[in-house]
Amino acid sequence: MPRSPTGHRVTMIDIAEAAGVSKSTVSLVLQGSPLVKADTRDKVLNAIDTLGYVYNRGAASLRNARTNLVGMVINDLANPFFAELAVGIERVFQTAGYIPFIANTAESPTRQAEVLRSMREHDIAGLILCPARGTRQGDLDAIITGGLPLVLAMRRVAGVKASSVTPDNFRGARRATEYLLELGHRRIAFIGGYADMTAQTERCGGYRAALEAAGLPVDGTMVIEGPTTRETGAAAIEQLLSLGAPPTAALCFNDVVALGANDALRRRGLATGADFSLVGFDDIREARHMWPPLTTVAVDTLSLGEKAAHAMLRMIHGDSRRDDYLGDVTLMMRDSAGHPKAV
Amino acid sequence: MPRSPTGHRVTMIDIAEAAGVSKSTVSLVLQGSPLVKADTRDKVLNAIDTLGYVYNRGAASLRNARTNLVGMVINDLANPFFAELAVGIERVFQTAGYIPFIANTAESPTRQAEVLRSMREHDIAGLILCPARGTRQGDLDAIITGGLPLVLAMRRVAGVKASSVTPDNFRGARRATEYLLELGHRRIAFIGGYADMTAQTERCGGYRAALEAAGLPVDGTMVIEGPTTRETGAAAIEQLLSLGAPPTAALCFNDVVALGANDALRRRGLATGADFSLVGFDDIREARHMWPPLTTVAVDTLSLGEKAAHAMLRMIHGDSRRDDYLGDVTLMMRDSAGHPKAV
DNA sequence: ACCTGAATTTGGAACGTTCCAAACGATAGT
DNA sequence: ACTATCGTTTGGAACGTTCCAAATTCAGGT
Repeated sequence: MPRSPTGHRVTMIDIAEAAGVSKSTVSLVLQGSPLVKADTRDKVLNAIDTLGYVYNRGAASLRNARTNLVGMVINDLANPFFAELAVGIERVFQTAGYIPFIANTAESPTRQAEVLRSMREHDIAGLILCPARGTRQGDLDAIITGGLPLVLAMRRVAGVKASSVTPDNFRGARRATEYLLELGHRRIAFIGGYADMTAQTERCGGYRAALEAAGLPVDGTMVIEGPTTRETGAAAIEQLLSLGAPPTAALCFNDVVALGANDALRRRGLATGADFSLVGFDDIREARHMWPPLTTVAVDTLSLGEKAAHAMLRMIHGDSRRDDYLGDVTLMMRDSAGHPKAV
Repeated sequence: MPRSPTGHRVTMIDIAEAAGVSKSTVSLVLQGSPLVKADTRDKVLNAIDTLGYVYNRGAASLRNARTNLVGMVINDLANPFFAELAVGIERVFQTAGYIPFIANTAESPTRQAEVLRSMREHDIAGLILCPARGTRQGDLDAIITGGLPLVLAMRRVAGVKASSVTPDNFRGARRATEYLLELGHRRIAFIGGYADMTAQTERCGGYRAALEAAGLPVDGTMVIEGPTTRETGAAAIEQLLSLGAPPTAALCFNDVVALGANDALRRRGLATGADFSLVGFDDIREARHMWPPLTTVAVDTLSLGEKAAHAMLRMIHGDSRRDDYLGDVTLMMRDSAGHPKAV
């Protein structure tokens, strides 16, 4: 913090003295009030930048609530998907005059609790949360009862009554699975995520639904849980290919998992799309750049982010209606999925 | 913010009343002071969570300065490289008890100014900045003279005396260029970035140095500036291949640019690594997953992030020495660079 | 019962802002 | 000259915390 010659923080009072006015006048200037005479304003403005004054928003909000801070708490910033989501959200807030601050929980509920607490202590206007795996209702009800506007993004939390913005996971996964079935696959695996994440149950549910509709059994050994990382994808491939009757295709929980699976296939000398088919979820930018380009379920990340931001703004402006937005999904058919080798 | 039954924010005074003690005692409890008797502490703690009290850090820092907030301002969060950097930084702060807040400037100095102002107004303990392109000394000297601990990451700003953490851009680029020369290339392009970014002048400088050392001329039409995006990479390839004597290889400013260039080559039906060689910079995770795996200069992102965080912590703890850390670089030879086709 | 020192607890000023009610200065109308 | 009015400016209380000095309680001698 900038300090005056006498060693303490430069405050409005210092400015007032330097400009020969009262602190009230300085306050008015800072708020852009039309009441102050033009040349008084100039004197004040001058003093402000010769002294290097920095507005103390903490002190201000002590008197008058309202902040322009919005928190975005993200479970995995290293996943490009969430980075893209964050960018969509930011764009909206920026034009609305809010400053979004991002924090990463790296999928740790403990970390999430810390971050959430810190954000509330700093008196944010609202919170967009992509909950870490393992988040329970109890972790959030302090926020709910506190009346802080909350939008859940990508994942919901059982029992928590908050607005949410998610892609249509069920339909996306069912469509992807149907596509694999159309290609002729009969043994299809599902890789990644944990059954305690809403996104996983929905995606895995769509997968099961498609299989059942086709009259195929759902084989438990074909559903492999794990963190949504490359490593999970790679390990799952190893595990699946050592099965007695290995699958010929897999639907991955998301593109990052698919990336890992693709690596493992290549290491084994198998051609993705020909020897083994892979479908991802999210359609991150990398999906079309990897080799082969990944067939995946696109979720329109940017507009999902914008929807979340708009929902937030509505709540900040006093509209307390809950709203669950289900984003459109579309299957992007690229080259990582093809007909099974041995039909 | 949580409100008491009477409608106002729940404060320490409410807690004090509910617990039958004074506000001072509540304050002591909140600070974990050993002075308070165990059962008083319990009474207070109880009141706190039945009333849903939220600590008001703004009010607190009004009295006693010190914050546990650190700002991280990043010029392009959509570039996985910076996301990885952020993760490295976070890891350190987390264990040190600081909460890093991330903001994205999307390479816009205007946006950066807003974000910087907001962060200072919220009284952060320090700032790690990856400056947006076009940041000038004047944009930062309010921060410097204000005495806020500042670490510049990845890019420096001419004239700004602040600690910095950057990879050894010059050496990395020279090494990469030498490698292309060893492979037999004689016409080598440099793609991406602008000459007003320190990182670009250093990388491009390394490229020139290698060419000159080999007795080759530096051809201005072979150096293509542009934002560090995929689009730049793609457009550059189009432009370069339409030259009278097109290059046979290119060093890209970073991996994202290389990704774009690789796409453009594929669209043209050229095989990267055989028909045209590409070298990137950064070694983002995607680099080894794209096709073909990208030859690139690895910068050890994680430890760069950790170095930045440690430099920051030192400054926060009062050590005001400037420190310029130059991170090690190593060339990762993968498949996107090979011998030129027509030697 | 009384004194002493240690262990706890407390009132109040201070931090930097906002906002209200009131004051001020200039101008114009009588 | 006096008042009303308008446009500006201002003092001071309040916001929720911390921290100091002082007050209170407690236990153990005597």
